[in-house]
Order: sequence, then structure tokens, then C-alpha cells
Amino acid sequence: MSGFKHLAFYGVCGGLLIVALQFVRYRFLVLEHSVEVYAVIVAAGFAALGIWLGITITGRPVVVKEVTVEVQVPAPAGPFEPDLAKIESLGITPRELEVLQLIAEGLSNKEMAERLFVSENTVKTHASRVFDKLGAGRRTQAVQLAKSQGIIA
Amino acid sequence: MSGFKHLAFYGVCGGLLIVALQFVRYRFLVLEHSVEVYAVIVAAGFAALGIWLGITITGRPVVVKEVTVEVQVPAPAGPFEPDLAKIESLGITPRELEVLQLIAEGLSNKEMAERLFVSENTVKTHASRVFDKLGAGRRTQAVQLAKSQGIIA
DNA sequence: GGCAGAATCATTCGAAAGGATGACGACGGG
DNA sequence: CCCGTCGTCATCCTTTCGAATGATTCTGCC
Repeated sequence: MSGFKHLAFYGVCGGLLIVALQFVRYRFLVLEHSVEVYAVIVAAGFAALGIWLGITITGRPVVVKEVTVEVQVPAPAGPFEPDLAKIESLGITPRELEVLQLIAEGLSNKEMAERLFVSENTVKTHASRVFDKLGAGRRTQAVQLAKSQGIIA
Repeated sequence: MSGFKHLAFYGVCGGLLIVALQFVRYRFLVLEHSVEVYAVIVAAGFAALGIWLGITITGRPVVVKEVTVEVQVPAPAGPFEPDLAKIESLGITPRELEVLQLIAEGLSNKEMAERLFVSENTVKTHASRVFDKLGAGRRTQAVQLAKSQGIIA
């Protein structure tokens, strides 16, 4: 969906939203409720929508409140040195780390099994365990998490 | 101005707003700008709209105390510059690139479908195409290849 | 106004991945 | 000597992926 249809879709959504707001507004006015309260609700709603959009689009939290813009500088380049403390704290074993690295290189379970001279089942076990420890449900997610935490290169 | 006219006015405004947002979105996406930046703009816009609504409706200023948005941008250590030439030469489309990035973030096809407002089938199609263009058979491999070639962060 | 490139969605199938468990031998430290 | 950790392997079952196609709709462009 794009082009005219695209625009029309969003336009209609926007229109409906506004109409709904108007409806709510009238209901509130008729019911003699505080206009201020209504305004706050609407404002809060839009703010929430904005924040939600931020979260949805970026996929990461948008923190509201503090007045600072922090910038994370994760990778200063240089020869990668794994965060042993992090690995330790997560209880990741050497073998699991090995499997994790191979996963990051894009190998399938079968390929890893061949390279490590073990059965595919064993690889899957290691993978499952390391996913668990990383809190990942997918290998791609595990890779993303591991890299962002300095566990693997 | 009231009644239908009233509603129509607001509807049109809403529609135009959304259309504008879409326009901005595509500009940003096509120009490969940071999605985070875009999200912040949208969020700030909606928040501002909410505040404006509050002021307009109540007829009195809404005191906004320290409402700032803190966004954690992952790696501005040399703001990643995608290799447009490489992307071009491989014939990777904007949508495919988008899917590729989400894959790298560890999302499943279903999650991507929800975030992009398309069907899972569509996501799978984009994924297949981009795998083809990258010469990858697995998503993890695609991520590895794309990163090593400066296609994605 | 037609055409190429996109984006969209669908169907079907087989392969890969993942979850849940259970088990067994090796090794090391109480 | 017993227990805990690690590494190994297995089975069963569900979900997800990926390949191969075909079709439709939009958009941009000549």
C-alpha cells in the first residue's frame, strides 16, 4: 500500500482520530466535565502517542523526564577484547561462547556440528542455553545482544 | 465554525498532518537518515501538538516542566555511513534494506510485519530477495555479509 | 497512456530452528 | 566419595524460515 492509497489511508486515520476527539470533547462538554481535565487527557494522549511512535519505530525506549542527551560510545575500534566480566556474570561456558560466535558468523546448526565434531543436537543444546542466558529467543537476536554487550566481536 | 464544518476542518488538518509525516518519513528513509532522529521528530511533534491542544482548549498556558526526550543512540562513534554505492550495485531497494536492518536487530518475520504494517508474506518476500542479492542462505549470514560490506550498521 | 521497477500478498513445501526434557560420562572440589 | 558443572546426545513437538512461483497494485518516467 502506497501512493494515493497510502496517503488516503493515513489521511482517513488522521481524520477519524480528530473526529473521535471532537466527539469525546462534546460528550465531555455536555456532561459538564472540566475542560481542563479533558485538555490534559488529550494532551497526554498525544504525548503518549508520540512516545509510543518513538518506541515502535526505533524499537528502543524513549525516556521522558531527565534533561540530558546521552550518547553511548560503544566501539572505539581497536582489537576486540571480550567483556569477560559480562560473560562470567551470565554464566556462559566456553563451549556456549564458541557456538555463539559461530552463530554470529552465520553458520547453521548443521555446519557448526560439522566444524565442532559434535552432533547437531549438541549444538542446539548449547544454542538454547546461551539464548536463555542472553534472554534471546532467536539467533539473530542473540547475536545483536551479544555484540551490543561486548560478548563477541 | 461548528458542527460538520468544524469536524471537517479538524479532519482535514489531521489528514494533512499525517500526510506530511509520511512525506517526511520517506524523505528520511530514502536519504538514509537515522530512524531515531525521525522518531524523535515525530514524537516531539505529537507531544507539541498535545500541548498546543491543551493551551488552545483551556485558553490558558499549560505549564510544561522539564519535559525533554532522551534518546539513546547506539553508535554515533563516527555516524555510520551506509555504502550507498554497494547497495546500489546490488540493486537493494529501500524496503529490502529496511527489512535487512530489522533482521539485523533480531526481529522475526512476524514482528517485522507488525512494525512495517504489512503481511508476513511480504516480509518474507523482501527477505528472500535481499538474501538473494547478498548471496546469503540464512538471515544470520545475511547480517554478517551486510555488516562486513558496510551495508548496515 | 503504457511500461519497468517496487511493493504488496498468497500458496505450498521442505528444511531449519527452537522449547522442553531426560540422560549419561568426565572432571573437580569439598 | 558425592555433588555440581560441563559437555555430550537424544526424542518429541511446534514454530519459523526459506525457496519457488504467480499475481496484483502503485509509482515514476518517457
